[in-house]
Amino acid sequence: MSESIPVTMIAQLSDFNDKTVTIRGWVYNKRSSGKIHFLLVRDGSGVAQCVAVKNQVSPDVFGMFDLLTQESSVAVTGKVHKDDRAPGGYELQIEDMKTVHIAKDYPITPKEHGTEFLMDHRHLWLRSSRQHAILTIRHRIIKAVREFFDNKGFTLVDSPILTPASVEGTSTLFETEYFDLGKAYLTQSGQLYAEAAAMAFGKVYCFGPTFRAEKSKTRRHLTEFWMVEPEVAWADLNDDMDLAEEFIEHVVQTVLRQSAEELKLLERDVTKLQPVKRPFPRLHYDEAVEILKKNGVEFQYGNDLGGTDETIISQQYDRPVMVHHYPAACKAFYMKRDAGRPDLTLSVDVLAPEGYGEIIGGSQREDDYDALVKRLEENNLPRDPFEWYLDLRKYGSVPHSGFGLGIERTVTWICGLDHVRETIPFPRMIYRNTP
RNA sequence: UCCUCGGUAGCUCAAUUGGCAGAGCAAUCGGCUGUUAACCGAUGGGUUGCAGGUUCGAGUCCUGCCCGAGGAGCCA
Repeated sequence: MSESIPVTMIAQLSDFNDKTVTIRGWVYNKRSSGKIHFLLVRDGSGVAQCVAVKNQVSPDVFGMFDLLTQESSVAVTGKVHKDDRAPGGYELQIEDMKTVHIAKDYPITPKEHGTEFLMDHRHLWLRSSRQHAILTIRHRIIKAVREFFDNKGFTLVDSPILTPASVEGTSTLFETEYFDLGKAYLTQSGQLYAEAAAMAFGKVYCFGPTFRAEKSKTRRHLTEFWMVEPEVAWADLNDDMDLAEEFIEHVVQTVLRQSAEELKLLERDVTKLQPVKRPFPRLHYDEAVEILKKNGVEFQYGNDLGGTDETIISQQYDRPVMVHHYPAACKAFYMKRDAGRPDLTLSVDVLAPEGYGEIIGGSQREDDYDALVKRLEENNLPRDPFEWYLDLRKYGSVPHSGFGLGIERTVTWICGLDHVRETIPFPRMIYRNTP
């Protein structure tokens, strides 16, 4: 490879038509008709077909083809040639080739595999086109999330991962020893800290991993997942819902614009995403219960909505639906009660369409000191670890609201997947913490 | 934690009423000048999840255990 030959990523090949370039990557697949070899090389930016015709390249280079195995690493030099028969539209006519490493018996073949096998080889599975597309969309979603809040004057104030106590008092937490200070727990939400930050900055968000030690075993659960949690001072429940719908619209429409290629590879029906625009329907809990009853569900008023209940409600609409004013009995202690209906909270869940379920949970927070003390007692929560949280209601308490959006569930919905496990590079689930 | 289903070659699966464990892909070797999960021919490849039991004979039936998948509850 002469120094004058440019090294390029496969995605940029079209800029080099009829020019000689070098690409570096991994063997995705190869085919041969004896005197003409086809080598598919991927480099993370795309896949390029490289062609070698006998008698047009040196015997050394032509013979190298036989040694190449799936996922061997190579540097290929050749002339870029526009050809509709090539995947991607451009192919490389091989002039020179260097093998960097020969892979032996790569386990993931271009044929079918089962979930367990693929999960055991997650570190290699990431190389396949489908996983590449999903994780690319995840990246775009996260970028759109940050962009949305950054452009609206929010400040990123991240919350601690090691915490002294439960945020909601209900979930089971991962526990660890913390030097001489006793037990510490992996956070299940950054919200309480975000509330403190909102009193300092006005509008904040935190974005990080959260942990749930519950033994949930469904396609919607991970034990470690990422959550973005905005918190806004002076915002009431309606402001919170306004923010949530604008936020989701921005994320979905941005991904539609930027990731058309990946969505196509995933065979996602984008006509299901295109209608995701404001305003979203808003349903009072009472109305949601009416819908369930009309659909023949024997629903006990006062209960939380179950997975199938959410599906029935979300299927009534072509965009996410916001269900608000859930009963206090099924919601967290920090949520403010409705003044006229103290059995209900100023809460909202956003349900994704097509039965993808809850992607956002939010609320207006209890801002009255005495009411919050009472809530802690009602929930049998220790007061000591929450003393700082109560301080926020002692020194200039204001109405404030926020919500949390689960990144993996959002990726699952936007990509149209049937399981969250493919939406995070290395999923952590009840029966898996490897690789 | 509970309910349901599953575990056979490296991978995906088949095996009739309990009767010689098989196929495709992958691997190896050979053929093919435009392939698209290329194709054609040949070869090698097995502790049927583990431990017991019934039987002349168990992948198949029985008991226990292990592992996995889906769902419920709970949640994002």
